[in-house]
Amino acid sequence: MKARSPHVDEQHLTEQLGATGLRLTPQRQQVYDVLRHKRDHPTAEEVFMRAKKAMPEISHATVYNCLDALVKSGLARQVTVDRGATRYCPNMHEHGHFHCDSCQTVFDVDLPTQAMPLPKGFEAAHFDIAIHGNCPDCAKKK
Amino acid sequence: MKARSPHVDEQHLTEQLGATGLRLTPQRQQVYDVLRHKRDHPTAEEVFMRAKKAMPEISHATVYNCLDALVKSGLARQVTVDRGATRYCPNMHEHGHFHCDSCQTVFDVDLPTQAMPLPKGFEAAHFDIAIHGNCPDCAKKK
DNA sequence: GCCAAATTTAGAATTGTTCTAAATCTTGAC
DNA sequence: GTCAAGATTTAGAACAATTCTAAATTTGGC
Repeated sequence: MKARSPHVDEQHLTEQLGATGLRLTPQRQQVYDVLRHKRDHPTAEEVFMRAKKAMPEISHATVYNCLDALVKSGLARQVTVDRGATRYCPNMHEHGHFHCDSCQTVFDVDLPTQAMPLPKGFEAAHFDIAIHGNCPDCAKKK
Repeated sequence: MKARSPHVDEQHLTEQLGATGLRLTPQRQQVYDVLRHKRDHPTAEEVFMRAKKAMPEISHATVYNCLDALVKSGLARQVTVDRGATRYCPNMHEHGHFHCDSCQTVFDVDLPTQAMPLPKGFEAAHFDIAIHGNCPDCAKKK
């Protein structure tokens, strides 16, 4: 079991951002911490509000900038489960998102994206899989 | 080879909408025709502009209303390939969307959604699969 | 320490979508 | 056919999510 310091993987962040020509800044670290801390697929607005608690000066545009920086450098994923605000997720393992239509929760689910057969010539860089339905709890209640 | 009248499947539209408690109106038919006519996954704004050509009086809100009506009654799908405007598609066969990062085109691709293994208890109603990468043409050019 | 480049900030602007209230159209009951 | 109830459309306002802008600040290399 690994202990985690409040600022996880500082070096890892620097490397990943650096490889994309970006710097690690306190704001980017803060936004990343927010994503890591509560993995409930928050919207940019939610990230903004959470980051503001630890860093009251942070601005709206910066949160978007930081999220984009994290996504570009492979530290977070941008998830769209439905119309409305985009959500973010620090789980870089290939996975899909199950969206419960009843309680609105978003769950990470493993999926065999390796096995996805594409027509000849298509080169897939990234899968974005959203599944809608009922989660076990809500399915039971019906 | 089936000949198609300009207004396809009028009866089918009436039935599908009717089953959801909705009526077939000229506007809904027009919006559906737009979707059927050019299957390039237009945004609501694009649908609006195309529908306006045949029906200059049609309003913005009506296009959204019609698109929602079509989606609710299973005549069209709402597709999100990335941040930005939602796109629409009249192909109701289970399929995924391949988004070319280079030329921005969206392709329909068949995918074995039947075979998607979900954790126990989850009940999937609908899959929304967006794949990002390069299409055959753009892949060749690199 | 100084400079150039990157980043952050507040707020305005833009874009995409939904809401509102009034007018119009349908449908079914008579 | 006529009428009332309900659904739909319309224009435009309102709202929400995101991007842009220009000035100030920070950072890293020399």
